[in-house]
Amino acid sequence: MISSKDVAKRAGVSQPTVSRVLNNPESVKPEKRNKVLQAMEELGYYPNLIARSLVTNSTRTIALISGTLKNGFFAETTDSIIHIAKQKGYKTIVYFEDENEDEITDYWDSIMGHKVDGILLSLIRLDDPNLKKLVNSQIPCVFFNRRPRNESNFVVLDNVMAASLLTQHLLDLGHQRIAYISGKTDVSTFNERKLGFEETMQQSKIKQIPELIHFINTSNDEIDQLIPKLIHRAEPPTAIICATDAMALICIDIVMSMGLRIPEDISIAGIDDTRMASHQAFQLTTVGHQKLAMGEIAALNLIEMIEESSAQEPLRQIILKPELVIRKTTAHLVK
Amino acid sequence: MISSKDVAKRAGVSQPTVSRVLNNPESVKPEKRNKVLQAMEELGYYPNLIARSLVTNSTRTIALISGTLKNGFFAETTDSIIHIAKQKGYKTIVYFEDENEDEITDYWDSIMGHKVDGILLSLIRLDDPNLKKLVNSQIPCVFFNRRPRNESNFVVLDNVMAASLLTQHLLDLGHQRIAYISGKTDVSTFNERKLGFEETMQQSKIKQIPELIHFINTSNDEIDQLIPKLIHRAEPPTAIICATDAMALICIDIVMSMGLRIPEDISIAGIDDTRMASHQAFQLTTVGHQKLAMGEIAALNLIEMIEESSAQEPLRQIILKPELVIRKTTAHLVK
DNA sequence: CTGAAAGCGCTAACAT
DNA sequence: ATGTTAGCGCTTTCAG
Repeated sequence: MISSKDVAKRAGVSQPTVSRVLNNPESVKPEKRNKVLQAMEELGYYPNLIARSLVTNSTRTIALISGTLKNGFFAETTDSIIHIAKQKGYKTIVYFEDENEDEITDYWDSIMGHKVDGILLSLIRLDDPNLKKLVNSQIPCVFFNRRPRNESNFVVLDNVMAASLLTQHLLDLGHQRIAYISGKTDVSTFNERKLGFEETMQQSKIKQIPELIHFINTSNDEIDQLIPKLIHRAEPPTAIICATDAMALICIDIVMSMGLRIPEDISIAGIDDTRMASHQAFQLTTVGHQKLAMGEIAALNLIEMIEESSAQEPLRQIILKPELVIRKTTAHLVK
Repeated sequence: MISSKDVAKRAGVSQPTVSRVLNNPESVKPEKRNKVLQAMEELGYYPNLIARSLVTNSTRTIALISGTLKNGFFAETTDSIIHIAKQKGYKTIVYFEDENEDEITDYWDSIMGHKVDGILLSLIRLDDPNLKKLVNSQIPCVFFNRRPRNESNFVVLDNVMAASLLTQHLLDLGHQRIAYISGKTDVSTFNERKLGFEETMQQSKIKQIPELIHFINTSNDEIDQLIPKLIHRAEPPTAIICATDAMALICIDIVMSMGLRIPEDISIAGIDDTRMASHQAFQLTTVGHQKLAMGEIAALNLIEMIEESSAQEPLRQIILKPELVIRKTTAHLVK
């Protein structure tokens, strides 16, 4: 491996001078500087960032701990986070949710050991046993989409309102037997969306039907099983609210394969307003927010925190205002 | 920052003993070992992987340089690559294609400087000026999906055959005015798929119509502009072959928004067999391959290479056999 | 403006 | 079995 020592030797200067050419070029006489640059070129030298990190105590690296890419929402946030990070001069190490084990425990040694400059974290539960370690670590951290119960920096949608808007929309369309399908409520997102749904249903004085309300794994399998059961009920739901667009797309897949038409036979809606929701093949009614993407906002805030080295200072808590996007998968109840 | 020195002091041992407890626990007497482990626990110690890398010359990190996540194909490969890597004990640093600048130049310093153990690379052109540097670097490298013209390790689809199968399928359905929409042919994938299309058309003795054949940017904008032009021709195509599923989905979006029915008014097909292709809302006819996903194969091979430290040895060149998946977006030409 | 010397936190060789 | 010493490649004093 070619080191700054090799470059120094070839250029006939001392090793620290090579370092200076890299970090503070003006501080070295043009003549020598050019010699050094030439030597670098000739040897194909790349400064060892590992070694640099060891002394500067900064890795220019952030860790992203995200939900699965199978969910379009996380594909979009991951995309924008990595782009923003790169633009600001940071590398991104990515960790994804594991089907089996949705704890961050597994990644912890890697993240802590790698001395990342900051952490962007979606994979957290409301009362997460790992949170304490995270706080102790003193590493700047921003949650996005999901957040823990305790104080923290986060960027989330106003999920209560999001679910509420959607529920009200369906009620306005005359639906009463509304199914609600969601992930487990030990994460903030699903917990809050559930609250929004329940509140709005209660206000409308329409009785909720417990058999139509399910909190399950968000992967295909469980949804695959659930939907047919709902549809085959004596009194099937006339509308299904899915707590995420990703679930809604799976839901649509199954409903269509059962030969039902959307929205003529059944209305379906999601939350997140992912890219795919606006596709003509879906035209999914959903709730999202305009402005910058959530990942972008989270990344920008994290990087600000890193560069001001204000890990704690004023808490950054950003709640994005949701907006109902009515498309073609929801319609008036005819009957 | 808590270092092994601190742990050593607290446990009343020398610093290297702490290191031994980490790397070779059996070599240290149980009594001392437990003292050390306890001290680690109490102090909340995490070994500094950066420092370790500097001396072991191994980062347990691979770099993934991928096409954009907006393309479902790359979302799927990224997902499986990161999972496989994690499973094998490797972290993944991710770099994505930049809209503006599709060269890896930008990432180069970061990748080379970070001394990754291996590189998984899709973002390469047939004659890529960066290739030489890559080879010089001696870092194990596997290309997937795309490959350079020169000798290298790669995992790709037999793209000529893939396009050929699809073209033949449409010819068999009676189509003659077939449009072909693809990315630029300076990347192997698009170049080979083009060859497959052309060969098959020539064999059938049906004349290709140059105005229906386009090599453009794969992002929405250019496709958005192109499709209406094609549709509004005096003699519009009766079928459109898109060189990727991602392009096909965009294409379908536009065609549907123009009020055409698929496949009654126009047949559309893609290549890659991405997850979304099988969704009931699309039922896209496409070409893919069964067995393990491409990303998985590439990652497994790369890691093997790393662990055998056989950067060059026998070249690993894996060409996956394509399989035509006929769904519902292609149909017999009526009229 | 530049060289010499020290040290980041760890592992590896060498003693004991 | 364990402590001592050296050194990975870099940045950072400190002299001069």
